Amino acid sequence: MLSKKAQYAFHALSYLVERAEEGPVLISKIAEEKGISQKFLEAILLELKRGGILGSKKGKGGGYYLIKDPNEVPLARVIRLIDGPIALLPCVSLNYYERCDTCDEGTCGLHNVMAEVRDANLKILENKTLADIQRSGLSA
Amino acid sequence: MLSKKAQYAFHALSYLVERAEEGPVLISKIAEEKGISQKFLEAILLELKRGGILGSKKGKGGGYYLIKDPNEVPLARVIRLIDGPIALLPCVSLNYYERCDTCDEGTCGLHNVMAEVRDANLKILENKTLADIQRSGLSA
DNA sequence: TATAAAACCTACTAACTCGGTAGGATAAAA
DNA sequence: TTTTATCCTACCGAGTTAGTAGGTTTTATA
Repeated sequence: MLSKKAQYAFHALSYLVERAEEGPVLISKIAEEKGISQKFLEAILLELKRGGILGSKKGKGGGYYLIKDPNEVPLARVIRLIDGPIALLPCVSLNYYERCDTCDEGTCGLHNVMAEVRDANLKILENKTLADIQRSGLSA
Repeated sequence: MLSKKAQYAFHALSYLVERAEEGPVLISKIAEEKGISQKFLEAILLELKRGGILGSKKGKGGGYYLIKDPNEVPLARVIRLIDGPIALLPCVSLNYYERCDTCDEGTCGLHNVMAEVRDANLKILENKTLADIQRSGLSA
């Protein structure tokens, strides 16, 4: 399951895609609009900024804004940034790989199935972008 | 990611599929063979028993054994039993569904993508069984 | 240049999960 | 009736999750 943090990240990003034209948006505005604890959201937006997806501006008239074309930000990128690995096992993770000491990856049946699962996931999560979760419209 | 518990469960089940002909297998034997803490494995096997996948026999000559045809136990069943939901969001989970209070499921873009991910996962995890992770051979 | 507005940063918390341990109760076979 | 093995209850340290509190820095503007 995705953490609350990742879920909030998607909600906030979706909101910022909607308001992309309007310049910086206040944390407090997003928090209120999406029903997220403001302080918690603060930390999330900061992570998204450090991850190169958002920009920010301090002081009056400040806030957060997208610095990427929504079509250029796959959902996988957000998930990895906030929650880490997408794969079900470390030994089949592309970005967080760790060798499996209890099995031989070439012949391990579990490894092979989990690699298949990973590929099926990535096929979707690498191709669907912020623009896609936007298009169908996120209400509330 | 799958928990260690679920990973150990798969290793243990794989071992029991291998030794299906030999009658009850000792926890200690599986633990030693697979390099799992015996007491921790004890709890896992008990869960698998309560979940209707394993049977057990107490006393001398006792141990754990499969009570299902390996072909009849999808990997999804083991994951759900040990780790819970397979879906990435509660609002797209088939077995652990929870309504999403922040979005309308019909039009929420995130919901729709995550449902797609769930389907892709289940297509694999509901069709691959204990027999499948066995066939290719799990070494060590 | 003072002031207010906003992001930024550090530290803390309660509750929960994860991986594991300890020790005894129960059941069954010899 | 002793041994063997599962079964059960309780506990533990470390880490994560989902926040909260409060102050620091930067920036626009009056």
